Amino acid sequence: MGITERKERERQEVRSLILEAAQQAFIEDGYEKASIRAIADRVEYSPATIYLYFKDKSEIFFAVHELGFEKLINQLLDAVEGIENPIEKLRQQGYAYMNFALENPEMYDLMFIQNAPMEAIFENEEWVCGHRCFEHLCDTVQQCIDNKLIKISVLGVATMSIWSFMHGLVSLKIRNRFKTFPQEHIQNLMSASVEQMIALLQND
Amino acid sequence: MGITERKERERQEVRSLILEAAQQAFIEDGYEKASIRAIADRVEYSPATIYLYFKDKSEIFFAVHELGFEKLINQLLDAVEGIENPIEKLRQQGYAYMNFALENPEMYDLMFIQNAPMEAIFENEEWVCGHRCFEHLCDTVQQCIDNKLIKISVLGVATMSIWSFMHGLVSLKIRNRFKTFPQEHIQNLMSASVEQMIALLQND
DNA sequence: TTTTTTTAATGAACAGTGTTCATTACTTTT
DNA sequence: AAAAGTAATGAACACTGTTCATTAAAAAAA
Repeated sequence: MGITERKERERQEVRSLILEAAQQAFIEDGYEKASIRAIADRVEYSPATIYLYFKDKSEIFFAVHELGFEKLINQLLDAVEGIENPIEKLRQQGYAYMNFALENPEMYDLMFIQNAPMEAIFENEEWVCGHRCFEHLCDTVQQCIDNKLIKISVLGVATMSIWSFMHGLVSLKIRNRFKTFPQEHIQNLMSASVEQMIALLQND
Repeated sequence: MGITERKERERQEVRSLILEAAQQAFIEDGYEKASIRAIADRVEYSPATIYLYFKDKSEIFFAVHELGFEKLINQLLDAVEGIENPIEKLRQQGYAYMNFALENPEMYDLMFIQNAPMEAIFENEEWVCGHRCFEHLCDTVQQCIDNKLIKISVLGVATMSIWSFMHGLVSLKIRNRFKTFPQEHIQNLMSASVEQMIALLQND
């Protein structure tokens, strides 16, 4: 009776084909232009077929944003590989986060700016991939605290401050609000800000 | 020949009626639901009429976001009235910024998160209201630097860092990404983060 | 093998969006 | 009173997300 299993396997295969197409449509054309019809065209299915595999657009975007988190988490892990000093870990994770955002602006948009993927999470449900990613920041910051390397001693305050700073930095850039700074200095200012923030955090 | 003047006056009146309606539609229903037809309904005009007064939706939203900046600038000014200490000014402006964002999330969204209003600015044009608002932060930070009250000495780095931190804080909150923190502690953590950041900035 | 049942995919439609344009209604000028 | 100019609109176009009755294909039962 392997027939139902094969059917299920085929179903999952089509599902991930759609997901792949959605991700690509999204990365290439951004949130606004990645319509159901555009995704359907890529997989050569009818738009209605999409709804046999996903409840609605939010659910598709939620699934895509999970793929984004997988990638980000990997890059965060790669960034600290072989590094012992917790402060240096923090710095490298900061740059990894920034690079991810600037190299994948549409994906970052989906993960941290757009409302859509969050609407797919029910009231009392957990934002699993978000938590998983956040854990890596917590780990590093906790190490900094344990070794008395930073001036903040409350984990929650430290992680919220650091994350907010990094998110503000990249999202203002992505959303074109840094017009208040000279165009040609923005990149340098952003790096300098990261360094400055670490310097401020660090214990003497 | 006051007839053309009267015509012009009437034109401007209708224009600001539409603008008022757009602002309200926006504040009440948010970016997504504030459609041209919804705005037209509020002023009891045909949707096509809107286009006699605004080039497109971006231009409407740009005009609305300017109204938001007027309000924010006023609140920033009110917040520092009578305060001499630059650090205290910075703190109060920080809280004023945060309160504005949390009390007017849809407007803040438009001003600092949405792409639409920025698309109405031509390539080599200036983001006047943005610059005007940013000036107030520059002034305060420059005073802190002049009086050697903060650890950062480069104006650009300081303003970018502080603004990024504040924007990250309120935008992650607005866009529901602080699910990684216990719901009931978020508000307190946000205030604590602002205090912590000022403490880090301050010279001993 | 033929018939019935189950499953998968779709075309067409609905209600909504921003935007355009020929046509109508109204004002001002001649 | 007729002509010219301006303001407002209804209807349409090309999109959007989503639904549903109908069709095509595969599996199960006869």
